[in-house]
Amino acid sequence: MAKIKTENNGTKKAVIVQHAALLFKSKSYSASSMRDLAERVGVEAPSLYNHIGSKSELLQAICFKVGNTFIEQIEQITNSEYSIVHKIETIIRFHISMMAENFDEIYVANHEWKHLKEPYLSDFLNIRRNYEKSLVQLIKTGIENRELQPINPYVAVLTILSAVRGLEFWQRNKKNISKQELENHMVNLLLNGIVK
Amino acid sequence: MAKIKTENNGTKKAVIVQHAALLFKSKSYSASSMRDLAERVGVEAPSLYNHIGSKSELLQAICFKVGNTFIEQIEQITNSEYSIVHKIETIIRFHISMMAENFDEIYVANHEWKHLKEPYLSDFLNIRRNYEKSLVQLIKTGIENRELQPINPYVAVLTILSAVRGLEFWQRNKKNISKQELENHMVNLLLNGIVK
DNA sequence: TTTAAAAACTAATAAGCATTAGTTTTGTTG
DNA sequence: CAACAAAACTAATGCTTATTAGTTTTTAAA
Repeated sequence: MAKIKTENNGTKKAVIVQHAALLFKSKSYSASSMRDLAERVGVEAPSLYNHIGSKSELLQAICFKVGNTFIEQIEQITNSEYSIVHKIETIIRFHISMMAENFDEIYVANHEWKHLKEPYLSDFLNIRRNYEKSLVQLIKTGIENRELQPINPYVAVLTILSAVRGLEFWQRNKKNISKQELENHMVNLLLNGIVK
Repeated sequence: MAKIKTENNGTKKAVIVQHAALLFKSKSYSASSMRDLAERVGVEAPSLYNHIGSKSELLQAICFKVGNTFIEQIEQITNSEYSIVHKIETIIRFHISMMAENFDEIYVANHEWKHLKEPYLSDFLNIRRNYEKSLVQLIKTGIENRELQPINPYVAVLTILSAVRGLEFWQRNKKNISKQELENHMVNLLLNGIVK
């Protein structure tokens, strides 16, 4: 009876994936049921299978959409002509923007990738490893350039990525501080530290 | 038949909780079954209930053990006489130590607290909020002291806590860098930034 | 208005879940 | 060694799960 609403843009599968991201974020992948998802979409559970292959396919769609977006962006940045400091700044700002605009999907990719099945699990981890490697390389270049202090590049990448990932906690208190303020403060903090 | 091994110290419940932490970490709380846990412990599933009340009680035990440990420590630090910078440094080092020595439980507390039932969920979130507040207060004092730059205390706390939480990724590559090195680099990076 | 495809439905399957009840074995104490 | 408690066991309960099969309704094209 009830037809899946495909608002102007996008396929019905895309609508389901969007709902799945929100559901998986709030209840975790394993605790989310297809019945629950169906209810949010507005159909009976078996009807979903006219549009998707399986529950785990939904998780795949979410994780790889996020992964590919970040890979594309870092390639673009890497090939640009800006200074290393500016590149790092741009990357941090991109993470914050993504966190603000695609929170559900990023949250799920960050928290639920463990439930991917092979070979998707390995593929996803590879994407992430490559992203980290690109960042490490960027930092190394910055140190050779003397733009950056002689820090440990691995620790720097770990810290930067953790800091932006931690923005999921900012989401819960958006009122406290605006995106613009947050961006500026976090960039400044990571680049310059907190000590006088 | 098989008796739960209680190695010298601790109750049988403690043994179960320890196994539960490892299991919940690797498969997530919802995807972990009592059958699975029982197998790791070496008994049949119903036998577990001679020692524990329920599955969710295990999660509670893990989350509050972690929460209380951190609350105790920050109270101790706060009441000490060191400089703010030294206090922050000590807190960062404590997080890294805990991450190294109680990884399973911290990981579960960080990732699976969502599945706590009321009123435990609210209690846990309160503990966390209080911990954050203590840290914010510490940073504020440091700024007034002129020990710290006039940064946004909220963003600073978000960044520091995210950075140490991100050490879960270090766990996966322990060989890359020793705990001691990591501590020194991360403390330096958070305090002094990465730019020359 | 007929026809064909898309997408909804109901009903059913087989498996897995946490937990309880009742019973038997094990370990300990007198 | 007898008695009691602790802790294991087996069997069962009632529920939820993802997914499939088969059928009916809806939508779009001719």
